[in-house]
Amino acid sequence: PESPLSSAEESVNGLAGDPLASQSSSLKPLSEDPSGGESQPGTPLPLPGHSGLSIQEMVAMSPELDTYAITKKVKEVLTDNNLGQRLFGETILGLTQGSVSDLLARPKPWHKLSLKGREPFVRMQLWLQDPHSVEKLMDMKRLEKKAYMKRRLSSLSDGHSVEGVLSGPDYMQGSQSPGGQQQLKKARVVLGPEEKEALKKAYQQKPYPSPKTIEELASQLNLKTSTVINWFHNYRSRIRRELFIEEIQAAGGVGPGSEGGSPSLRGCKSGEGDSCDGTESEGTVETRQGLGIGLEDHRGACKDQGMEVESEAGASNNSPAQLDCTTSGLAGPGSSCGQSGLGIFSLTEASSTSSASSTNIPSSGPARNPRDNNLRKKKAANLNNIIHRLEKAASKEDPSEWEF
DNA sequence: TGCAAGTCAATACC
DNA sequence: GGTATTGACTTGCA
Repeated sequence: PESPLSSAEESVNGLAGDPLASQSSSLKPLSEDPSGGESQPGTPLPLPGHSGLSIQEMVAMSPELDTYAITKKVKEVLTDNNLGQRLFGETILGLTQGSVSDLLARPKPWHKLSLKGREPFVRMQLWLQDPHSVEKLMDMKRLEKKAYMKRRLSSLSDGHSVEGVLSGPDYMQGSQSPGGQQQLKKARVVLGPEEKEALKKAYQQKPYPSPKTIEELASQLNLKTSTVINWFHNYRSRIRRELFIEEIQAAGGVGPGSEGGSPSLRGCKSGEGDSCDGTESEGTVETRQGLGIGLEDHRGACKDQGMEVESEAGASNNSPAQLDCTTSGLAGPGSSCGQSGLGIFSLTEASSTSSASSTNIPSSGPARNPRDNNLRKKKAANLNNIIHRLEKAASKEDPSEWEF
């Protein structure tokens, strides 16, 4: 393989055979073969001598990438060329359609990603750099279609149904697996609006419920405890992700927000989206007011982090929660929060000197009493101090020069 | 053991 | 038919 699309070529081979089998083969990492990943001449991705490196090594060595710019460009290319997320995901990224959709719609800032999480972005970047990437993917599409038609034809001639020929494994309840065995798969739980509402309310009161609370919730809602546990895990995770996007918007940087609103906000603003908390959180207003963070009407989403910060704010200037938020502004060009020069707390100063109504302080409104105001000012000053120091550190390229 | 991160895959939605 | 959503699962970490 000599280009980032090498995996796509491998998958073409897979698709030419059994599409169900190719699913797994195409999901293998892109350039596992150490001989793969030959660098394109003049590649903009500064991966010195990455030829011969595994994708993991390339990711580890990769400089910071602008995940928003990358996903934006990928979306453009896919749309312009009428290429689907499934094809792109399975052949280029080794991910399923749903994951691709998620990645493209809500890319995390580079510095918030783990090595594994960075991998798809490196693959996307390499793919974008390949001048023949689209061409190759189009070829793949044609081959896939051809293979599908071939199978369809042979299935019809055999008198068999063509169901599932291309759409992947179908192990739904009662369906036949490719091996001919009857496989019973658990039906997917679909939570009703009332159940979701109840869970959200529970989350607002306690984002980290005790096992006892989980038990109670489960029995009250007639759900399995594992479902409730999973729901809390997923909700926290997704709220956190929404927060990243909010941070970008707050920083006014590149990203979904600069294009007329992040997808996440649809959920927030509508009050319906499950990927974001659409309900007011009276129980945690204090927390957010105390923070005075310049995060727009994030309501429950802020609470998650807000609670952490609330518990840490008075303890240490370098509390993990504070650093976690603040370092969002350190990523440099193209990243989420640092571009404004003020980071995500760019409005914090304002909030510390004027009423909340003129700031981005969430829907909780102005502080309720002077004590709240003082507390908020104190915390805002604290945060600004941290921002200042981190920004100073970030301005130095050499990590050894960083001052914390 | 509990959590976060990442992902899958069923299903809702357009 | 393609995309978005989301419950469930896996993995790694503290």
